[in-house]
Formats: sequence, structure tokens, C-alpha cells
Amino acid sequence: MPRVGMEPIRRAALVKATIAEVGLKGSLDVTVARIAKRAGVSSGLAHHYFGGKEDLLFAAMRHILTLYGASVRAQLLRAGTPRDRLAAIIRASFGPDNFEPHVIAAWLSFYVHAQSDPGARRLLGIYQARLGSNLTHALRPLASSRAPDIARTLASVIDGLYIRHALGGAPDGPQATARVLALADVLVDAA
Amino acid sequence: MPRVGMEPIRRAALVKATIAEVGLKGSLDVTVARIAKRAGVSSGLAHHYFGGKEDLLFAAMRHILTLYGASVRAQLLRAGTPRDRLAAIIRASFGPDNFEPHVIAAWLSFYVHAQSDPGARRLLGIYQARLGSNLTHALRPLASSRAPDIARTLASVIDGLYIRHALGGAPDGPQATARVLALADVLVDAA
Amino acid sequence: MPRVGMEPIRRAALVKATIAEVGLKGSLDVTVARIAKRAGVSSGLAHHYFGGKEDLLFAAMRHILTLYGASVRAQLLRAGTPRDRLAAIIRASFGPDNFEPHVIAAWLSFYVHAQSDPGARRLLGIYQARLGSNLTHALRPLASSRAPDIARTLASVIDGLYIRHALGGAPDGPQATARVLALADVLVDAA
Amino acid sequence: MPRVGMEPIRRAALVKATIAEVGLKGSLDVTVARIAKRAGVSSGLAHHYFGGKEDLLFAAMRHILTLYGASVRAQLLRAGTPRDRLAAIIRASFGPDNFEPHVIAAWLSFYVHAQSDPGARRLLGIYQARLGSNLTHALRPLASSRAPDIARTLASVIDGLYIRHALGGAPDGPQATARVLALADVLVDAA
DNA sequence: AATGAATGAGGATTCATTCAT
DNA sequence: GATGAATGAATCCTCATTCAT
Repeated sequence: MPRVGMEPIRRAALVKATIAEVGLKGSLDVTVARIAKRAGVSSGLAHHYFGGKEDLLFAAMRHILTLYGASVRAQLLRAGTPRDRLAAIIRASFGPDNFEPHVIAAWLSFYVHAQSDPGARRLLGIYQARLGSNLTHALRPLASSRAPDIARTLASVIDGLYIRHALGGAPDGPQATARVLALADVLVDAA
Repeated sequence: MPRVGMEPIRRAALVKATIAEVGLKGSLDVTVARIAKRAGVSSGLAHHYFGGKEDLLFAAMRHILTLYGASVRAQLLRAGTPRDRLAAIIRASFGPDNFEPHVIAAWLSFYVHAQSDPGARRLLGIYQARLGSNLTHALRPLASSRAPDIARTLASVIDGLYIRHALGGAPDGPQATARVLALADVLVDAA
Repeated sequence: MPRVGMEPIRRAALVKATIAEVGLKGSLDVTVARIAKRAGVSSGLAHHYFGGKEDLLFAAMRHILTLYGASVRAQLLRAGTPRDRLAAIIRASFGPDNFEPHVIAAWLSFYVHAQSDPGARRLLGIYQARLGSNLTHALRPLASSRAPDIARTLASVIDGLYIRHALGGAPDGPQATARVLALADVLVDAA
Repeated sequence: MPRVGMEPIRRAALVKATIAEVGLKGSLDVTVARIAKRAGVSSGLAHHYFGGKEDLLFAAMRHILTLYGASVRAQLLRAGTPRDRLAAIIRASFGPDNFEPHVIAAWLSFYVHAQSDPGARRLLGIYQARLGSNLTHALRPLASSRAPDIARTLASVIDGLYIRHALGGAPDGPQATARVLALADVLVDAA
């Protein structure tokens, strides 16, 4: 059944299957065989296209971050006022694409992985920096010199809500968005 | 050379070694053999005393939470006013015992583990509930009905700062304490 | 881009690439993929033309022996006296075509392979018989009835020098030739 | 069934099984599982004691060379005259311990392996140097300054006879001994 | 109480081979 | 004629766990 031009299709399927497996298991302790099976291919093919398990996990991580970046950009397009921009960034973080149990589980797993893998750490560092700069940028017109500080606090709350969501019993997406946004308002107003 | 009454000593050594290994590796992907070696005993003994790797990890997790609880209590003893109590709780979270790279790494690993292990999840749930109730209790005199809400936000920020510390580049203990306390003040004042 | 009449070209390229890879690796533990890549074709084509890895290796081995036979014949054409013929055979064994590190490495690998593969063993048997008969024939006028015995000894020395060359630190081609020829002279004269 | 003090027994059994398998197969393309099975242990144990396949093969190689060295020393003990010493060395090379099909097959395999493995190459280099120095030493009283040259030739013939024996149809041990010794005599006498 | 010998299941990885295009 | 997509068997290696001593 081999056909030409399958590479991008297979790669996408494998990355998607990796995220699904990691999310399901709640840890990076997944087997290549299971991922491949979920993607509907042989385990050999996963190695053929990605070189090894490590690379596959890395690609999955990058994919999640790419999706996140895309949803932030999508939300920002519709934002007019500075506060709209702020809301857009926060909303993206807790949007249905990102704030879904499996994705959060995968996300958290990657955080742990980043502790021992420099490549993963670099990737997450980029995400954190971008989140911080996005928030700061949106806050600048609202809080001028206090913007970076408030941005840091908001970023921490966002990450904290992620962790809590991963363990269940945390507010859902819209609630989380509202809560962070409310916090932002308080911090901005607290001249 | 076996002597009587060694059990508590061995157990403590193994738990400590487990935390050290998990912290060092940055994940739960540690071997019983390494843990045992670090504890200065055979791998067989680890099973003898704990039943299995899972149980050893669980004991280590419980130990970390116990230490955390103890340091909270210790800080609270010296606290007089409500705000002192609030500061005590936050300070304990970022105290040298808990806010140390290896311990944070272990902590975060356990968070991930809790996603798939109900026992671990229950344990972390208890910690979260206690942190929440401690904070709420301390905030009650300062913010009355808004106390639970503020407590939740503070708890999220604390967890978020933990995550960020695990990846490096985050503020150190005293700075983190100051930042959270400042946030608490703002939230309390924002009537 | 496939064109007609490519078969002999592809076959030759694959055989050459096989010898190169085997020589480079120093063992038959080479992959068809690497060989194919070196030959500038796909791995599928190697199977298409040769049926399988085994057959490809066999073809390569036969090619080496064919080259050797050709160089012996070429040297013999210019030989007049019996001793010239003897020198010609020996010189061919250590000529630049055969006594080159990669070729020797391949040669030795094939010797090992012949231990488990009857086809390869037969091929090497033919080479040994021909070397023996060539030497005996050349020695007959010089040593009459002692010719077969001397031939056997010379053949052994030649093989021994090959082995030693494979591991490095052995004499180069001309030196090896001189040494074996000197030995031949001594043996012939030792009536 | 674990008992104490099994390590040396297991190591010896595994090394012996390795040589047997390599000799049987005629190449280093043997599986750890087969070796372990022949040794009567699990494959895990082979890794436990040797670290990996490579190390196991290396140990086997070293064992063969050790045996060879021992048999040379044993033969030399009974040697009186220089010629006796010469005969002793040659006899050891073709003695029943070393000149046995499986051992020769293993030996030749190791030669090939040495082409790509520096450790193996060093080991064989030591063997070759020792054989050369043994022969030279024994020949010195018989051939003075020509000793090194004759030694080199004899060493080559010995290796050559090994190769030829590996492929079958070569003389047996005593015959090989006699032939090499006769050659030595001729070379010594050929002033 | 403690060891470490031993197992065996499980998993990543490689690679010859097949085959639709 | 030629490709490279795809498979799956084979193999090395790791490691939790058991158990005789």
C-alpha cells in the first residue's frame, strides 16, 4: 500500500497520536509501538520518519507549542483595544484547543521532561518568553512601567491553573479566563 | 551485620535517596537499583521494606508533603496577626526546604505521576486542600467573603512559580515570597 | 529517468559499492541501504537486480576473485622464464589492485563468511586451488617433485601476509612480493 | 536458585558458550540469547556480568588468547635446546586446544572484528608481537641476525595455515607442525 | 536483616524485504 | 526501470521483582 507523498501525512498522524497517547497516559512513559498503532502505522515507520522516540516526543511538543502560538495569533487578530488584546492572550491559553485534559496532561509531561532535556527546555523557554512578551506588550498601555511585573504574575497564575487543571477539580476554560482577567484588572487598577 | 531496629533507619534512607534520585533525574524514571545504591543498601531491601517501586515513590511523595506541612506549622507558630499567618504560609512554600531545585523537580514529577496514579492524586489533593484552607483561614479576617477566591488565586500563583522555578530563570525563594505577599496585599486591599 | 540498458551499469555500481562498504566497515555487517546509497540507487533496486543481500555479497566476492584472476593472467602474459612466472603470480597477489586495505578487509570478511556459507566456501576453494595450481605449475621446472609442497607453503605465506596486512603494520605490496619470492628461491634451492 | 559466589562460574560459562557459538556459527553474528541459553542462564545475566554483547565478545577473545599463551608456556617448560624451543612454540600453535575447528573459526572471526574494533586490534597486536618475539628469541641462537626475518616468515605461515584450516582441506595439527618446523630448518640452514 | 543472583517481560531500534506506483 | 513507503521479525538491553542463602 505504499504511495508517494505520504511523508507529511504520516508525520502529522504520528505527532497527533503521540500527543494523544501522552495525554491519555499522563506521562511520557509511552511506547513507540502504541503511538504507531494509534497512528495506524508500524513502529518501524515512526523511526523511519523521526529517527527515534526522543525526536518524536520533541516533535509532538513543538506541535503543541505551535498550536498554542497559532491560537494566540488568531485571538489577537480580532482584538481592538489593549484590554481586548490582554483578554485575547488569556482566552487563547484557556481555549478549547489548549485547555483540554489530554493536551494539558501532555503539556505538563513536557514540562517535567524539560527538566532533563535541554532541547525541550529551550522550547518551553521560548514559549514562556513569548507569553511574557505578549502579556507585557498588551499591558504596557494599561500599566506602563508596572507592565512587566504584572505580566509575570499573570503568567504564573496561568501556569498554576494549568497544573491544577491537570489534577482535576479546577475551573473550566471560560471560568479560568474570567478569573485571570479579573486579576489583571485588579492589578492594573491597583495604582 | 544486620542489626535489630534497622527498619526505620533503612526506610528513611531509602525515601531520602528516592527524592534525591528523582530530583537529580528530573523525572520518576529512576531505577530501584540506583536508589538502593544511594541509600547504601541492596535493591532487594527496597522491595523488602516497601513492597515495590510504586510504593517507594509514594512514600517519597508523602515524605515531601509531610515536610512541607511541618514547615508550614513551624512558620505558623511564630505568627501573630492574620497577615503574619498569611506571610508564614507563603514563606513556608518558598522556604529553603521546599524551594530547592531537587525538591521542586521531584515535586513536579509527582504532579505528573498523579495524573495516572489515583493514590498520588489523592495525596496531592489533600495538599492542595490544606494549602487552600490554610490560606482561606488566614485571609478570612482580612477579606471576609472574598477570602476563598483570593486563596485560590494565591494557590495558583504559588504552583505557577514552582513550575517556572523548575525550568530555571525564576525568582529565588525570598523574591517569590515577596511577590506573592505583595499580590495578596493588593487583592485584599482591592475592596 | 530510467533508461534502457541500465542493468549492467547498475549491477557494476552495486557490486563496487558493496566492496567499498565492506572494506570500509571491515566486516560484512553492512546494510543494503548504505550500499545502495553509495551506488546512487534505491535499496529496492539492489533487491531487484540481485534478489537479496546474500546474493549481492556473493557477487561482490566473485568480482574480487575475478579481478584477482585477471591480474594474475595479465602478469603471466609478460613472463618468460619459469621464475618469471613464479614472480608474476606472487606479484599479482600483492599488486595495487588486490593488496589495498579496503580490498583486503573485504577479502578477509569473505573468508569468515565462507565458514558458514557453502557457496562462498566453494568460491574461495576455487581460488585456493587455482593459486595452488598456478604456483605448482610455475615451480615444476624449478623443483620438480617438490613443487606441490613448496607451492603449498608459499600459498600459506601469502594468505598469512594478507591477514597481517589487514591488521596493519605489515609490509607493503612490493616488500611482501620480495619477501615471498626470496622464500621461494630458498625453498627451491634447498635441494 | 541464586547462590553466592556464582560470578566466576557464570562468567566462565558465558565466555565458553560465546566461543562455542562463534565457532559454530563461524562469525560474530551470534545473539546474546543463544549464548546465554548455551551457558544455561538468562540473557539478562549475560548483560549483568559483562555489560553488553561487545564486552562479552571481547572477554571471549581475550580468553582464547590467554589459552594460547598458556599452552605456549606449557610447551616451553619442557624445551631444552633452542630448536626444542622453536618446536615448542610451533607445536603450541597447532596443539589440540588451539587448532580445533571451532576455535579457529572464532579466531578468524576475531581477526575480522579487529579491523573495526580498536580494542580487539590491540589484543591481537599483543598476540602477534608475542608470537614474533617468542620465535625470534628461539631462533637467535640458530640464525643470529637473520632470526627476526625468519620469525616473521614463520609467523605468516602459521597464520596462513590457520586461515586455510578454517576453510577445510588443510593439514591437521601434527602435519602443520611438521611442515612449519621443516620450513624453519630450511630457512635456518640457508646461510 | 540483608544480599545479590537470577529471571523474563517489555521496549527501542535496525534492517532486509516487499510492493504499489 | 526505479523509487521509497511500509512492514515486522529479530535483537540488544533495561529493570522491577523474586528468592535461596
